[in-house]
Amino acid sequence: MAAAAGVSKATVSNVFNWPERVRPDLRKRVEEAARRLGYSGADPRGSLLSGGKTNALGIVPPGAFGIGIAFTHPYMRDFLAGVAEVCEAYGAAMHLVSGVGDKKARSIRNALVDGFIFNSLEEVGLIEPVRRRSLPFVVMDADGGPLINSVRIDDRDGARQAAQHLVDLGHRRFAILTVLRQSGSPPILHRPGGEGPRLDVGYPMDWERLCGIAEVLATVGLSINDVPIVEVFGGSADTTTFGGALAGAALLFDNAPEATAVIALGDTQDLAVLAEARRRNIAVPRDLSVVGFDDPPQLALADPPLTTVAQPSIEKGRVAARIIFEGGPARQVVLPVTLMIRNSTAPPRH
Amino acid sequence: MAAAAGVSKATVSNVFNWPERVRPDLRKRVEEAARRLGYSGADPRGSLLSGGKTNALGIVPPGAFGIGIAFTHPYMRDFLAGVAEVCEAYGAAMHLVSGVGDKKARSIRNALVDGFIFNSLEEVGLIEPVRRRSLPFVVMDADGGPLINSVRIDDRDGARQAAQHLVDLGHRRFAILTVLRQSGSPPILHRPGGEGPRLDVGYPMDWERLCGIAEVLATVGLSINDVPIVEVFGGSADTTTFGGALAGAALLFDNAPEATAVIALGDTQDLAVLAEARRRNIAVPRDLSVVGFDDPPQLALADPPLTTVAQPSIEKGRVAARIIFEGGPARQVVLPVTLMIRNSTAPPRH
DNA sequence: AGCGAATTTTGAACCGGTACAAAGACGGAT
DNA sequence: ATCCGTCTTTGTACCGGTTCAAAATTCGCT
Repeated sequence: MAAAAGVSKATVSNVFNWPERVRPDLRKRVEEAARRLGYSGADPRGSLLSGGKTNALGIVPPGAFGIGIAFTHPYMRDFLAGVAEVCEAYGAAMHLVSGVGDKKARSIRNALVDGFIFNSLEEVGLIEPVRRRSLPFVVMDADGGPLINSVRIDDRDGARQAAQHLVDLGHRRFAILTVLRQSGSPPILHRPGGEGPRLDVGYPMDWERLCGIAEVLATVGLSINDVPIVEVFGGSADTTTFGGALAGAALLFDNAPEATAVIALGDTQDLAVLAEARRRNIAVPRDLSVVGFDDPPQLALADPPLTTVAQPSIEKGRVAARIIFEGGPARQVVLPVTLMIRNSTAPPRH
Repeated sequence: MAAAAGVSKATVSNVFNWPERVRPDLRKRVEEAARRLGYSGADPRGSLLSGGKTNALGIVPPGAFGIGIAFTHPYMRDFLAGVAEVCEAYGAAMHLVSGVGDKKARSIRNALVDGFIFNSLEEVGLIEPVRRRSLPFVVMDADGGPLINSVRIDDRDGARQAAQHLVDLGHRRFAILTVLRQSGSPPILHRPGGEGPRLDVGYPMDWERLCGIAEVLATVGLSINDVPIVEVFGGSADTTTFGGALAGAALLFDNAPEATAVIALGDTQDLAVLAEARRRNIAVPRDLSVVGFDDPPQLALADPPLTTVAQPSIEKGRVAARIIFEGGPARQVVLPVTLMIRNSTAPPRH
């Protein structure tokens, strides 16, 4: 290109980047040559190497999931819609990293992006290469300490609100369906008073939620150790993995027949409870109150509409993306949650 | 890095790319130096410049839309889930291009990808730079001729099936709600027999659909020129743009009170017809049959469940992505559609 | 030990730009 | 006409790899 126009490549670069530095006639000549050759600006690979930005934000799907979850899971869709909004504003593309396990690590190492959003603080190995490329990154739903950007919700407060709502309605016999963050595993039942893992189960996020419940129960003289808990892998309500959640709900019903209220700590889990209750002719909320966590659109459309702890999924996406684009010192953002009281909760029958 | 290990950079490159070419002891030495320096493989920017792949597939949202539509519009979600599946298999990332208008063009020019999927054959200007970078690309829902990869559905056949279904049920008085592919414009009414644009309205895709209907109508002695048609911008049923679709439906009802069957050529348009019918106490399907186009999940859940022409959205995504990854000569793929007969159609009342 | 063949390692070119200092051109003042 | 300051243009050094032919080393044999 430079040769074709009979000028140096520095001049070509100037014509496209600082046109005002080039005398009009020369500029015109270069522009004409460009048109003739069908050259319409720098090859991004070259500019990139000499210090340019990629104008892309890398997104790493949560845990063991591949890229497909971005379009299938309701929470991810909302979250990514928030990210998209901010990317749009900054003129940046969204780069969704594919692969699971080793392949995911490789994809992250080779991703041509200006920063990353990790959807969970998984293998630290994934983050190391990113840090070494000195790319900024944010971790979602985890606290990586003061040196790491993170965005999460007030899980403990959300659980507290949910439990308080049920306690206020008069409930005293609870059951909990929580999240097993491991695809393919069968549900795990924790019997009241049993040994085995209790509060130290699962991810920090679930632990916070259980703590919140425990706090409220304590105020009315109950111990969470007397509450039956089932852990079950959630997946998406659209897919076949819903069967797993249903099995978890069934296990819970079998082992906690006396419960008047179920708290489901995941958005698939709550729908499973509702479905399983219907199958067993348990009327919600007359015979059983159900509170969910997360608030994808379908919960409001469920039958009955679910009382649930809504998290600001879209806002989480916006905040995370802004952290990357705005730069600056590491931030830890905790966003508030809201209890959406709908029709799946009522006072217990006497 | 090369210097730190006391070897040439060519050797470092070999250690990471063809380890078997390097004698074990030297290899070990390099690997140790790498570990010490925290070097875990080539910087992707460098490899890219010297002929490497980006391992990313660029996706350009349709027409005037930004990147957000990828997560909000039901059709796009399905489509992209299909793309994601194939990307995952090839270990490639999905690179969603942001921006509208000029910004979109710039984003495309600078996108670090190995190929593109265009979601509509819009401004040819967008495609030119891509072709000049000699990147492969596919155009969705359009026929760009034998030299351009394209994937679309058999729109004409779909419309034919829908119309035939209604004709078989005994309908003879139709109304059509079609797609105005221009955000923000008010609905346009085409009165029966009126002058002004008829079949030459809208996008080629809509034209095909109208042709399909016309063909079937002709077999029972009707002309599509006697059918009232409203064009209206669709948007997504989730968003405020739904109001526009509703206005279009209202316009149609006002001007085609005698119709016993409405064919809606878009997935937002059909829901709007249903909503507007309910508002006017028109019972579907008793007083009015409605057939839709496209088949996002919510149509099956609509009240009543909509009879609709389902297109294989996910498969479209898979096919498009495969075309890019597999390479080879340009292909034009036309996928079949299926009429899903549900409960929004019935014989006309006498 | 000496020699040719096979294997390893490396120098140099190239990928396509950007940035900056130095060189060149130009205009005005003396 | 000469000199100087200003504005343009360009040479050159990176950016971080890959590749390939040539140089260097090793090895097996005689």
